[in-house]
Amino acid sequence: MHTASQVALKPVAVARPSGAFEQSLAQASLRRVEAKEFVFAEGDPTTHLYRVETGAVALYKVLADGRRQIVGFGYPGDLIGLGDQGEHLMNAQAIKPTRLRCLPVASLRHSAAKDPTLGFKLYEALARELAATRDLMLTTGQRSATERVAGFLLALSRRNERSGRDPAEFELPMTRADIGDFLGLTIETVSRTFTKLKSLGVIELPLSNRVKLVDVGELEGLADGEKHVC
Amino acid sequence: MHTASQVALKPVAVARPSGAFEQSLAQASLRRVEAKEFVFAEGDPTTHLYRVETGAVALYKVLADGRRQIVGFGYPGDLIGLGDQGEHLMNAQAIKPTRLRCLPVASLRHSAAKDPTLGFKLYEALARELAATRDLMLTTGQRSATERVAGFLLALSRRNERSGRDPAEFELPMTRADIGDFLGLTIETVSRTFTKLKSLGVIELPLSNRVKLVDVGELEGLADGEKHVC
DNA sequence: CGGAACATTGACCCATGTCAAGTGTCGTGG
DNA sequence: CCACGACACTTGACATGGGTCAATGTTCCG
Repeated sequence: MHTASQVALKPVAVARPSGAFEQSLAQASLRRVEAKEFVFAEGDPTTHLYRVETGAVALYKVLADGRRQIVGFGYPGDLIGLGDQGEHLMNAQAIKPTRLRCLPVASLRHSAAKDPTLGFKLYEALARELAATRDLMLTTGQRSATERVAGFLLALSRRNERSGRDPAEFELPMTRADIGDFLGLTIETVSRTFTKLKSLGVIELPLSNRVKLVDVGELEGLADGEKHVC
Repeated sequence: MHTASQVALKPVAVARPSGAFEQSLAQASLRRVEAKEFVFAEGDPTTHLYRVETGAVALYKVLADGRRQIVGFGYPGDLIGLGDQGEHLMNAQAIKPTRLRCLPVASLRHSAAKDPTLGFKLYEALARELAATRDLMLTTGQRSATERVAGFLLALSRRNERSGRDPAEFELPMTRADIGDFLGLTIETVSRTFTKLKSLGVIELPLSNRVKLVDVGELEGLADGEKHVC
């Protein structure tokens, strides 16, 4: 397995807890946001958590001089805003038209009173986020550009597989800039790396935002830092 | 303030929760580990959480080829192992002789039954870790070597201040290799950066593992990426 | 059709990594 | 008390991956 080599894709995402929580979600109000619209911004009071229904959201922090670190993407099924006590610690911005279920934190507290295991479930959910964030840190701290991009594509592929979509060919909802700010690379390096993977025959890019994984084994080798894959 | 520029030092550390939890800790058994000894390793079943009493612990993950990412240091007062469900997701290795309080997770569950707010406290503790880990990611993903090292020293200084020790001059419990693996730099770059800060008159190094912060304002400027500080 | 936004590509450069000596500093044992 | 070895740290010379700047292509949408 290549578990250690995966690029974390769910730092702020969470498997769906069930029970009282699911019930709250089912009756939660729906919100639509356009691409580039903010779901919330850093410093906003944490009034709601959100579950992505359709679309995709980028979660990021910015440095004073504008450098940006995307800490995760929210895809359908993912919960965002979790762990932000009092006020949000980062920005959540839609990267395509998106629908969200809005869950008031007040009602969450109410649910917690009825369902004593809810607190523990939230803890577990947060533990998964933390694990994913640390994996991403391992990636941005220690890996080469090729390893990062290869791992990123594999993580997307596996996520697609889990949600019953095609793991071999799929759309990239985010721009090269988003990928760069996630992996700690520039737009140009991301683009060049895609080109390199393409010329290695490992992937195809029928459109700039659509990838086809041609040789997954080789891609895994590249993600794991093997210099010469046979 | 320079909050955004701080290098997170408490990714796996936690302010002390009180109540039933504190009580459990007070009667928890004490364990001594020597420098370089493991507290636990990745894959070990999570039997205990630990609170550092004295000494220091490095928490890290390793890639297949040996590259290492330290995700945080545990200092006195910090809780380590939190969030690791079932088995530990990283290694915890003492970097100096260390004493730890050992808290069986079974007894933690027992406490949780008596104190329904405990689950929520653990959630909050984990939320703080997550926030710290994301800050560190922002650092390793986006900052230059000088910014990283300057931010690291400031974070250590502030931690010392909080625990009532001298924020201007203190020991570095970790080696250059540890600092490098934490900040995503090589030993040599860390060493050179220390030398650079020294020759800028911002710090002094009376011993290689003892720092004196001479010009904190300047250091903050460097940590924030200001090219020319006046 | 035209323009905006995104992506690709090339040329160049620099920060940091790599490799290789040195230089302390400490602890141990003679 | 000194000699030695082990380790950690520093420093230098050099290589290089990826950043920067700039030009060009492509896609999409009004």
